[in-house]
Amino acid sequence: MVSTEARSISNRPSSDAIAQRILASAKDEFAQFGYEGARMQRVADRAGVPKPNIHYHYKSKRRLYLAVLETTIESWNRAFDDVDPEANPAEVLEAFIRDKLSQAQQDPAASRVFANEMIQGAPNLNTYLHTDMQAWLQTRTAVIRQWMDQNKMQKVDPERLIFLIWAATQHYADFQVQALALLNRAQFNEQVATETADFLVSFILRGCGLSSESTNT
Amino acid sequence: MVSTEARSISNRPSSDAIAQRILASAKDEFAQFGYEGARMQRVADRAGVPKPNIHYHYKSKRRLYLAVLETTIESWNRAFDDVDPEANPAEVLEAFIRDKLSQAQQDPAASRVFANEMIQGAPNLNTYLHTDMQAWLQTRTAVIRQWMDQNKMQKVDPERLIFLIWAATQHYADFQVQALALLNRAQFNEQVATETADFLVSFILRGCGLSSESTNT
DNA sequence: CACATTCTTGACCAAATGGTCAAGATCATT
DNA sequence: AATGATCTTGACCATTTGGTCAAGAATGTG
Repeated sequence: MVSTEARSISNRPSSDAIAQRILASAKDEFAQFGYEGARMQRVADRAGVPKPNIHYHYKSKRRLYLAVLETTIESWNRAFDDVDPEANPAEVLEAFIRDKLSQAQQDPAASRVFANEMIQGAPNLNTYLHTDMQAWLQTRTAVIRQWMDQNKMQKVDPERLIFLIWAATQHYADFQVQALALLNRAQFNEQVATETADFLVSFILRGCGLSSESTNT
Repeated sequence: MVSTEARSISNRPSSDAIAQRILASAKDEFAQFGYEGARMQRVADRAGVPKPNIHYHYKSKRRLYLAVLETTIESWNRAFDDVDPEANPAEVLEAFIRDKLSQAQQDPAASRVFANEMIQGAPNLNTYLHTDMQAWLQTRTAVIRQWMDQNKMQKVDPERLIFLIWAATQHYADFQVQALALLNRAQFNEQVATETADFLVSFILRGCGLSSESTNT
């Protein structure tokens, strides 16, 4: 991995690369401790740079946090984004659930940053919730309502269906320690993720009246 | 409301009452900001007492937090506690879901304190997760397995079923701002709670193969 | 090579933090 | 009322916090 421009003879990582490393460290720090609990010094240590370097790339703790939030939101909307109303509801929902869970496994920090922000009352995302996110949700629920109108699936509250899928998948990121402890597993690896995804898909599809088979383990 | 012993002529609240008020304020503070983000001064302000008074009743911030965690855990295990294996699975699960959601509505702070502790990696509840909570879970999953063996319900992973119920109900406490924003509601009142409970009950029971009716809104 | 620009960093600072302490207020008991 | 125990609180402290600054190192460009 090289920097933006091919740099000739240097050992120092590019400025961009350092900014990226700081952002990644900040994500982990904010994910674990929330905004107020996060410590700039720890972010610096995680990133392996002196603290003042952070303030060169990000004006303040708050700006750094907002930058983290932004990247989190970005990776948020990727899923369930291109839905064809003519497509099979079961397939679309299954893809959505698996994608969400995959995100939770591969980047639990993102999920936790978001969770912290919500628990705290969304002081920085209130506008987002009432604009972009609501708009996003409405396009999805519109499709779901269409499916229900066409009797392609059980009639359920579409908003709350999405909430349930969010909650059930993000649970494995936010409450990972709890899930692992209670499942007697050491880590949230591919196997656990697959078992979980299979459970969620079959359970939720059944809840939507979309189960192909009737009995499953 | 009077203190432990009938106090004759005083305006000062009993020591116990103040300790309680501090604990309640601390719960709100820790719920919102997590352990590291919580500020003793804010706890004092919320409780309406000078800061040193907190340290008279609770030795340190950590002890105060542990006290909060304890009361949270206490109110946690109340639900789903007396399950009769001969009882109707649908009724038991419905009661569990409604109870959990009622808790989330009436005491969201408790849910958020727990969520923060989990997100943070359960540094103070790791033992609890591997002992008491696991034991609690096992007795419930045992009953569920029995129901499945008797073909009283769909065969699903019992642990993950419990997780899903936890996640789906606590979601409305931890992500209350998000849910309210996206549902276009001002507050999580009785009506929203009922609608949500009805959705969750019918959806989850259907997922468990326990739906009485086939079509519902 | 010169030289301005970008980037890094050790030393530092004002403010905030968890916590202390001793003086005072209130209480229960005699 | 006297007294010892319990409880409250204003003033204070050592440490940590987010943030600054100026000196220096690396880099791109003429």
